[in-house]
Amino acid sequence: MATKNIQFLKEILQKEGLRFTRQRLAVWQEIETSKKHLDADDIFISIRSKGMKVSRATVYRTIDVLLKYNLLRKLDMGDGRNRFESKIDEEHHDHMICIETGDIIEFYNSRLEKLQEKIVHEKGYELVRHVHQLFVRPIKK
Amino acid sequence: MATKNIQFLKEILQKEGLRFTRQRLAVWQEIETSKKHLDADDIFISIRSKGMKVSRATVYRTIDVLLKYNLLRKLDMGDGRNRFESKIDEEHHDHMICIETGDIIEFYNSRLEKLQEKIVHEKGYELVRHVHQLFVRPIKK
DNA sequence: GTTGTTGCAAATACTTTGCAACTAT
DNA sequence: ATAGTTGCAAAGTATTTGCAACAAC
Repeated sequence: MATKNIQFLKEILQKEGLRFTRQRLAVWQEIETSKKHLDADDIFISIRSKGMKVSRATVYRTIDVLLKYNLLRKLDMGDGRNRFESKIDEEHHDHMICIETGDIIEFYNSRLEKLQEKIVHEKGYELVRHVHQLFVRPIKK
Repeated sequence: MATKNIQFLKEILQKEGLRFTRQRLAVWQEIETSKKHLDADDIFISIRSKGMKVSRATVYRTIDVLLKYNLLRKLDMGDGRNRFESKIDEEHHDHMICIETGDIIEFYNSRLEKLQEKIVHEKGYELVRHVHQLFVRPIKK
């Protein structure tokens, strides 16, 4: 699986005329293999901690590339820093964010997805990506 | 209507034990009366250009207050800057953002709204606010 | 070999903070 | 009079950029 996604990255970069570098791979793998939502600095520190050399500049530049080619999803959890997650090898999902506990609950609803497509088509567009976040609070008993 | 919304702001501030100041009013009115989606610096510059004294610090602090009490909606259009719009005196709507032209199309769909509520309730939460943005591209003929 | 990519350090952009002066209540 | 709010300038974060060295092709 890891191998498959390395291949995936490689193909996309080649198709776009971009080079497949160790740094791009490292950034991609950090996000791919993380169970949590990382921000740019988390990624930078994690790569460094594994003994590999990378710069913050490259992390940011790589994130831009991955975002552009839709390998990543950018998340704004409302705490001021952008976090990222892989869009590959997982079901698509959106997020509920609990404003009291900070918990993040992933959800998926097919009716919702279809409805979005419909709304977009009616206006003469096609859907490229979307951001859908529900900020919630536990129901008090 | 302007008067009504000034009153509205006043009441919220009083209810929360906060003071009704000229600066808070100015920031609120900028956002209320603007047809566009402004960022913090737009607001700062616009107030200054009207001859009123305000600081960036106060603009940021006021935005925090207005966000906290749900008078504003924060928008991340993917261009790196946070923009704001009033949530008062208008139908709720979400946004479609054209990634080719930068156009912003507002939309509202009641089935979508109800579906969101349902999803949240099923997980034991109540919906406080949400962010829903569809990044789209014109359909080519 | 050629050209895109990287690391670095500096620059830029955005936002927050401490504190004394000010002002709404 | 009191306590919250403001403006300022400085500090803090986040992100971007120019450029020479480097590495992928």
